[in-house]
Amino acid sequence: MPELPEAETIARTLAPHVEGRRVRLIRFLAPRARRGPIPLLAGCRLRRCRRVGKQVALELDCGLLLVKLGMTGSLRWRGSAGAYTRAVIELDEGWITFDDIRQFGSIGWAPEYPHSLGPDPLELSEAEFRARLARRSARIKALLLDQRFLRGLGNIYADEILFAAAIHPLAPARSLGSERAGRLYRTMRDVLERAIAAGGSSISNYVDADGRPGSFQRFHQVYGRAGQSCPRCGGTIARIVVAQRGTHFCPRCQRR
DNA sequence: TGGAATGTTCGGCT
DNA sequence: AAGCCGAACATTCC
Repeated sequence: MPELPEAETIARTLAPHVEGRRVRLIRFLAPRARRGPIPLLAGCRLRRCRRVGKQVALELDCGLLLVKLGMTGSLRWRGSAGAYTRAVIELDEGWITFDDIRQFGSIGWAPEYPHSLGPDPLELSEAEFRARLARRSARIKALLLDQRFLRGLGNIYADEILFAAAIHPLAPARSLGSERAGRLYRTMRDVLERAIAAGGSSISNYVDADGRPGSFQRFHQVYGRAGQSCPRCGGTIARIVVAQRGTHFCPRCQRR
């Protein structure tokens, strides 16, 4: 569920409720939701809530809480506890619930922002993007999913971006050349910005911190549309597996 | 019943 | 070293 636009939307909707509050404690209802040791945070002030890649960071004055949403994770302001509530972050006023059906998500603590993530797609320059692509021989779809290369893209947006840029998912990164690399950069930003404006994609159960679904799924051109017709050329959307993920594309629009 | 699903990580192979 | 693959994690849905 949560890729960059969804994490951004969750962070934006959660921020006004929690920034400036103090943490009381974190209750873990499922042990595996805790990623590594977390110090006692009682009394720590929650300075800022923002997105880091596809994670949501709660910046405290005594470190960072990093929420990985995994496949089905969600953060809700004053959410009611249900069967899939894995943790509750209690504040001096109100609380945040962390729900996660599949339990691939987790909450961890770190003294500072992680060093291992690549640049944010909305922050790096076109020149930097092109230079990074030119150094790699991996297939472009696999590279877009690699969080050390770029932070924030996931399976839905990788497919949508490659379609919008008319680039075949199996194309080796360094084979793209400056024209297609530039087009990829611009469509990447365009798709992400439009997705954020739409509040993300709600394809099964994603909602923001206030419980509102996104609407960008209405604009998906290829994701989840295998066998249906291509909105651009009328051909048939294909599905292959790349980097162990279902990959949807139009073989006619996205030539090898 | 089997396969696929918005993700990450680890081990092994080339 | 870089890239790729399979498996594992847990749960639901078709």
